[in-house]
Amino acid sequence: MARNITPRADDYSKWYLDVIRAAELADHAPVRGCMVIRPTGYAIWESVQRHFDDAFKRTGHQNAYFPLLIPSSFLEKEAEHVEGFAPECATVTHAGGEKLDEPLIIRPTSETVIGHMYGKWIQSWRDLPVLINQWCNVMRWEKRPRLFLRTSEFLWQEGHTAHATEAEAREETLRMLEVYRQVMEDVLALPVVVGEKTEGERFPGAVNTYSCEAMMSDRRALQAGTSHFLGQNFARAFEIRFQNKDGVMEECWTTSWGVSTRLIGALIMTHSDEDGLILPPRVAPTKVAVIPIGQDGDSLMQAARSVTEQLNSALGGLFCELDTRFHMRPTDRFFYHLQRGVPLRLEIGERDLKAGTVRAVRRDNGDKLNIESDAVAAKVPEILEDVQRSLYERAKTFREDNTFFVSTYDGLKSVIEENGGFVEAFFGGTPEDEVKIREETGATPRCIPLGDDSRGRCVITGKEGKKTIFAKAY
RNA sequence: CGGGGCGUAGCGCAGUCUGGUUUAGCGCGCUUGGUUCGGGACCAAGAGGUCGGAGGUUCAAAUCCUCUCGCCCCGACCA
Repeated sequence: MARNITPRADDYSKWYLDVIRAAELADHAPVRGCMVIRPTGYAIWESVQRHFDDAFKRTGHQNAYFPLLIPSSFLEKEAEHVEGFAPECATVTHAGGEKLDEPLIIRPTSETVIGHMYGKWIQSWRDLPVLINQWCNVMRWEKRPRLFLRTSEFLWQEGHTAHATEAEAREETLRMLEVYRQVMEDVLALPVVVGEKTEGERFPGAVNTYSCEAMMSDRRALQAGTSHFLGQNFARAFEIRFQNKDGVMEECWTTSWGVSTRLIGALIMTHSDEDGLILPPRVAPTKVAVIPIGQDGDSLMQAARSVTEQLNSALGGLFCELDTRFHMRPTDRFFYHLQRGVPLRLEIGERDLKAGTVRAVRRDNGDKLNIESDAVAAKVPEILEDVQRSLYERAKTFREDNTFFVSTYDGLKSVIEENGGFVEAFFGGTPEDEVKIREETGATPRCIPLGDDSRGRCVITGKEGKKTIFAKAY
């Protein structure tokens, strides 16, 4: 099975995408650039959703829903926004058998409709802040789709908040960036660099854009999530105003932030190996696969069921799957779960029944150990935590080993060309300089890391610049 | 939209240059039977294709010619 999926040494990304298909996570849809997410893949997304959603609720946000179709005039109200998104919008021109008076845009993001509604909802300082999140699909007709990383239609979460003061909105922008960092690192085991985007990479209509940048196992960067401080740009365009305590009208300060199904791509491209996916336990829909081996008999099944129930109770959910497909050979069942990234496999056979143990095999490193049957509920969660930690450490070490500091443009060029990875350099140039770097090296500025205020000689202009990470990106 | 490449069984491909020896093959998968069974099997027998589509050349076309349709990769764009 897997042997048929031959990695192409010169094209890691293609290889991982093949691994995904083998793991039955997703397929290309009949519509250009869209994807069909199969049950196994969707379960991962649901799990990702749950963790983020919990974090949003903890930080005081509520979920709501806004329309899929946006009047095209809405988009035009914010100059930079329309300029940035118009080229990638899909438009509905006909409905009900007639041509529409005004074309409708299939939302590429919802700042405009939500801004429109906020304009109606917000009147007083007492109405603020408004902290709303929406889980939905959006469509961006990109020139070049890629399964999970850049599909035309994708599932995401977009948070939109409105505040009375600039300070509050700025705080919210950074708070959500930090929420993203935490969930990505603690749950998805994706080490990320958080930082601010350079002018050329900023969200259309934003004053500041921040992002979480992850390094994939082919050393390319992946923007895993963004948080934008929108200033009063959208408030101005959509008349989101409130009367302050002194009775004076003011414009709101707004933010927006999002993560998407791209994160599944990030999981795959960070933690996979040649056998397929490896899921960090905290995000894995199935954390443990219990596989009874031998004859489908009462004593065997009783033991297997008992272990499964104990674990589900210990793990606080239906995270343990009992695989009773006796028509498949044990080895085939092992591989089935291994390929799909299940973090831990428990085997129960005649030997184990006699010894009163079960055999546990880790997905991340293949380690095997026997666990006393009555210690399973205590021991397995510990092992899972260890898998979680070591996946994170492995990815982080890999990123550190592939991060280099350079003080000259030639240095930047040669590192990108010869090794790839993250290149730290001082940069203080313009968007035109960013274009030049991209054209000459293939790398783009990923972000200016937060918490690093060092300044130095810009590798392009020679003037003072900020520490900036460059990389080839997806 | 530029530059490459490809459409042959569910998936991956060979065959196309040099038409006929192909009732169109191969690997994986699938079905049935048997032997296996603790890291991804083996033997045997099967099912499955009007070779992307439409014209044309020829005694004969997956193979040559014309026209079409679709897809993939690289680039510009981007979560």
